[in-house]
Amino acid sequence: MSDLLANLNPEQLQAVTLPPQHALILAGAGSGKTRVLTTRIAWLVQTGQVDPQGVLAVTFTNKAAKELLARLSGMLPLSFGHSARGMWIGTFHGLCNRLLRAHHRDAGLPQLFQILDSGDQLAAIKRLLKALNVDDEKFPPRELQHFINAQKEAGLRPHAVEAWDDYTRRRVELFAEYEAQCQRESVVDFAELLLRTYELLERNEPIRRHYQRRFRHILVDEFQDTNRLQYRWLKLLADDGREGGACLFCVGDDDQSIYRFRGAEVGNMRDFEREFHVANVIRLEQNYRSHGNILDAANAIIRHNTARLGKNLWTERGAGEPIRVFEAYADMDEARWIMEEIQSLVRDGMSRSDIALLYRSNAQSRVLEHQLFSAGIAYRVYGGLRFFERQEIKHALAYLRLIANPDDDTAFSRVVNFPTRGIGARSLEALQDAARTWNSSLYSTVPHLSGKPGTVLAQFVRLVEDLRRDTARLPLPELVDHVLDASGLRDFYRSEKEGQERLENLDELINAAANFLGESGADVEALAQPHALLADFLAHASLEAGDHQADAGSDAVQLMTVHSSKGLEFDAVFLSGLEEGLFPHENSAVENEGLEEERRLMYVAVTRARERLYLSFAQSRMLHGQTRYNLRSRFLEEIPEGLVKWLSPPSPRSMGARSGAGMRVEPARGGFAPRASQAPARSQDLGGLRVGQLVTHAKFGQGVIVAAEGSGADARVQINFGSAGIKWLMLAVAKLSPA
DNA sequence: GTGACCGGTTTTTTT
DNA sequence: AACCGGTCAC
Repeated sequence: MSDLLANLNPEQLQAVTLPPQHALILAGAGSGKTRVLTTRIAWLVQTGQVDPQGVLAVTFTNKAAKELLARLSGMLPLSFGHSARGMWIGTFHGLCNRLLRAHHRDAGLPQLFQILDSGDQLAAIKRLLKALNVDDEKFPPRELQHFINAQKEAGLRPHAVEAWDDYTRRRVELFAEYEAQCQRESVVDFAELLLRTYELLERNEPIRRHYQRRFRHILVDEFQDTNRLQYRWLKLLADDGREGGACLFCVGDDDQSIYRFRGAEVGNMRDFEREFHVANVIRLEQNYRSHGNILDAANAIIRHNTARLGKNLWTERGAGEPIRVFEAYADMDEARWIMEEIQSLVRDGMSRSDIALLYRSNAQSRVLEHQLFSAGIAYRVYGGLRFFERQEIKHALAYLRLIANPDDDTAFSRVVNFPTRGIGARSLEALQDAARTWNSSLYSTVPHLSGKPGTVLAQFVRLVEDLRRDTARLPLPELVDHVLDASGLRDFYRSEKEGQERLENLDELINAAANFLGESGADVEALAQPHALLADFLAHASLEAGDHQADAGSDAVQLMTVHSSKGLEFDAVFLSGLEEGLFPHENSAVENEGLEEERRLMYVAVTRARERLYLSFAQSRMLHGQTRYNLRSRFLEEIPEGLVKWLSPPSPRSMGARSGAGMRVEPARGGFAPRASQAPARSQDLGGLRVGQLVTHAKFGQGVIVAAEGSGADARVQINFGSAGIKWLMLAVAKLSPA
């Protein structure tokens, strides 16, 4: 016990040992949030305040859930008499899946319902629109998908949606059709997992009471990322003063809320505090990660946001190195500079994997990769396709899904003609029409068809039936193996010229099945029912798409977006592309509170660094095939100059450098640079000025030359003055000086 | 059924 | 620039 609480700082200790009441922990970046969460659980269990089965811990990602469980298992060794066994630890979606499997009847679902990931959902919607003959120009599938998910996240079924115009009325009809289709096919999308569970708990009093009594303590990680429905879900299980229920222990950081665009509702923090009369709000502000200069910069930046719950990070470590800022002439120069700095850090003994290269958008990684690659520096890019999202894996899973549930039309459509077996569009159209008249799934409609479509489709049905029969007694990995062969997938990729990697991935799927089997702790009884286990495996595949990229272990520089860096930390962090329009992103200007979210993103980026932080931007940048001239990011101006060390750009052509002297410049705020309306002229006489250069105008302040035309006395330049607008000025008239 | 071509798009991402 | 999705010709 004393071990458990040793070395906690006073705020952490207070949070960990709070009495059983609702609590909100405002945990700043690097303040030991996970430690508080795990120690709180361990403390509650070890002091006998709660049985392990009375604990429910909710996270957003599988990774976080795994980490929580791993650290908890270390704190609650079996020998102590208590263990993490019996606790429910998982993601919102994983827990909902568990609840819906357990109460599938009450939730109106078959036991072996399957889960659609976003891609499956989109495919299902496209299929629906086609079947209903809906013009997908008027109702773009993606937009409809977004609409449906938004309604579900607001807790609304079609009948409850208020539609004031024809367009929305039609979308609501399609929403209803989509629901009918999902129900018919026994599939459930991500939002549905949450909404179904919510409705189950809300409507079924015995079940709700059961879980309210069972869970005494609910702990929520990354609470600032919860959406409306997740918050309401928590409210149903928690003690709101009427039905008993659990204590909520919510840990989060409003300053790190960066997922508004996918439904996260920071307001949940305030609502929680108010609706649950939270008396215990604890701020964890001591940071154990970064040096002082880095924290001071982060604090200074985030202070520009309004409507914060308020927090200020501090550290006992020293100020450390200044923050290095570099202005490059072009994106390539920026990338080269970063590459050279990395080389120098590595020479000084830093390992590559302790260095991160962050950017606002994925498109920026290309230039950076190019430089690293040509310099022979090992790097690893996060993002991109994940294991269970790969085409070949999706195909294999579709066969497996058909074994578990032949009515899954999404799976059916995906592989009915893959590998090709002469089932063309005509046959499928005939099948779809028939399925509509018989109101049954594609699979079960096949026997009703005659003629050529009937024959070829019957063969496919026979294939699936053979698969089901032949795998009925096989252990899961062998089942998968058999399906890969019998479906023809292996043969297909063997004959593909670039199929080697795909074949390896298919083999990896067998491994994944074996691992799943091992981790599931399936007993003899479960092993005797491979197809039930298969359904579990499929749910696992949908809920956990796998790591972004394997290849870990190697000592490589880490490249990723600022978003994906959340939760990680590195000795050295390079943040590139600090330009208006890029970061803050131009789209954020028109979004409600978009700029504040961008600033939180900046805050997240800065607080990733332990020792060294490098910020850089370029005067010109290739984007979408065109050169853009951007002003430097306002976020740079928000960092106190005393924390910063400006580095001279290598190019003598660059005149924008303010080396050494700190940042005494007029901040050019607001507005974004447009695309250059004209390519930079090579031999124009612009009186020593050039496109891309930063200049100062007596009245408009600082701006970037975006374009030029004419020469000599007729020369005109277009300048982006940020908030003062974009103007064409006669060089002979306007008094411009290099900034 | 496949490959060539055109046109529109292009922030961030988990489940 | 690069990628996706759709269409068209073979």
